[in-house]
Amino acid sequence: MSLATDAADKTTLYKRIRADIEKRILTGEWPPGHRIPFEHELVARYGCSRMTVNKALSELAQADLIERRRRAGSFVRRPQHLSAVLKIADIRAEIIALGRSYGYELIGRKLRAATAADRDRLGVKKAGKVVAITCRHSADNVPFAVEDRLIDLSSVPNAATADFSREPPGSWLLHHVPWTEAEHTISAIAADERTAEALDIAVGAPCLVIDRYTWRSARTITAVRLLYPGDSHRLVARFKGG
Amino acid sequence: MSLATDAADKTTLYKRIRADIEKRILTGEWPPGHRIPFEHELVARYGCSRMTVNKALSELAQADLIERRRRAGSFVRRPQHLSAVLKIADIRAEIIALGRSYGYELIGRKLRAATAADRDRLGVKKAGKVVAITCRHSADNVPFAVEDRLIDLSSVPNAATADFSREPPGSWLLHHVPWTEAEHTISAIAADERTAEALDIAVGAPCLVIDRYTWRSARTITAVRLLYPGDSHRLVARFKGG
DNA sequence: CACGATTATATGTCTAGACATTTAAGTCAA
DNA sequence: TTGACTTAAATGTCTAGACATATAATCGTG
Repeated sequence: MSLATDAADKTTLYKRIRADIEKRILTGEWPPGHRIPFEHELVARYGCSRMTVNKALSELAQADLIERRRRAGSFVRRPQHLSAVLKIADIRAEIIALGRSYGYELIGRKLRAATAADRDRLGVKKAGKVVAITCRHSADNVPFAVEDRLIDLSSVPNAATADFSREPPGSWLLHHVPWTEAEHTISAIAADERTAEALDIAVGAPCLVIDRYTWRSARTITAVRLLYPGDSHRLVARFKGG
Repeated sequence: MSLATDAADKTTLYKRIRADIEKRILTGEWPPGHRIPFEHELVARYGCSRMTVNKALSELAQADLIERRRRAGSFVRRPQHLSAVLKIADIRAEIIALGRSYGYELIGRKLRAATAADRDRLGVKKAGKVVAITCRHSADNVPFAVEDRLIDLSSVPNAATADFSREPPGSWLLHHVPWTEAEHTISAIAADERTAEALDIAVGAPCLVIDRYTWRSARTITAVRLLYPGDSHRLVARFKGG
């Protein structure tokens, strides 16, 4: 009863060890650079085997909260202050999650041999055919975002015959192309005439832009630009660590 | 020699098992929903103990690539399509990393009892004193971003006497307040007169806005708004999974 | 004092078991 | 057919060891 390790916890031991240490780090009790107890000390404190504390410490190391150095010990890491988890949902799912009615409208669809500009945008040397799609998403009948997308048909041949007049291409791809990697670039631009009309905002009004480039094991799949009215849309990112 | 498990790898076994499985998932060979081999099957395939394959699978589960269900097995997860890792560096570090010269200028600093607006912005019920800071960051002598910050002195008393005329508050906080959590909100707005002047852009020009709210174990630390000229700054987020 | 060799130590990985827990699937009766 | 009970299979956690490996600290030597 003398140690802080009594109490019939319902959780498992290694999780409790991990939580104990995480708490001390997050509260600042153990600041960056602080050496946390050696494995054998934790073994003694918690009365368990080394594998158990090792599992706890390994997970903390994986989460970048601590750094482990052979012979020296484990140390609280200096916070990175540079990585945050950004949630970018499928637009349809996002609007529905907000409790608003989702509307979708296909503005244009073209199937063509890739032009030089297309190849440049997709980041490929040579491409066969591509589908170019322009569409608009709305929430409660108010324009929410316009989408301008290019799909590489050599990677996703099915997209040639998909019916994008009913289903938004983002949702379609999500269900037909598993496990991709992507890169997002976020910026702000002034609405040009075409955008202003589609979003029902003034020409020159600020828009939030997300450019997403998606590939799967080195094969380009799609490049998309999403334009949101700047005053109505927000991206939220959360993170831990400095 | 018959299995794909020979070869004197320099890496450890559990990492190889993890990499093998990850590769099959990422290439689509094992699509979402696919049941990956049972632990005892992998034990047989790799000729190791169960703890070793368990470690590999546990890490894949932690990375959300697979889902483990008792009695049923382990399954490739459907990609989330909503979490991306966004890198938001300290501005000074970011500019220096770009190989450009960093410039900093303190525009205003006020120490005051928290007003209602301050409390609202910091998300606290009652607050004693706060420091309000306005400053400008520049790269190669061109305005890069303007910063508008509020620091809760009841959480960071040292900030009252820190010299923010030389060191940017973001960098100062990074070195004086360890292990925080934060939430970022990204949006786009039109530059108002004050912002336009500070950034040397036209009034009404689009700006990328990052609002960051930082706390540490339930204590608010700082709230900051960063305004970047929309045409010059980009945020890049990378992710894996759908 | 400087520098190279040695040693001690903490972590990294692994084993061959064990028991607990969850739950899919099968069994049987109403 | 349905619902309750049983069973078995897979994962979850844990142990008490083992050897490997990197490296901080020490010791010797020039």
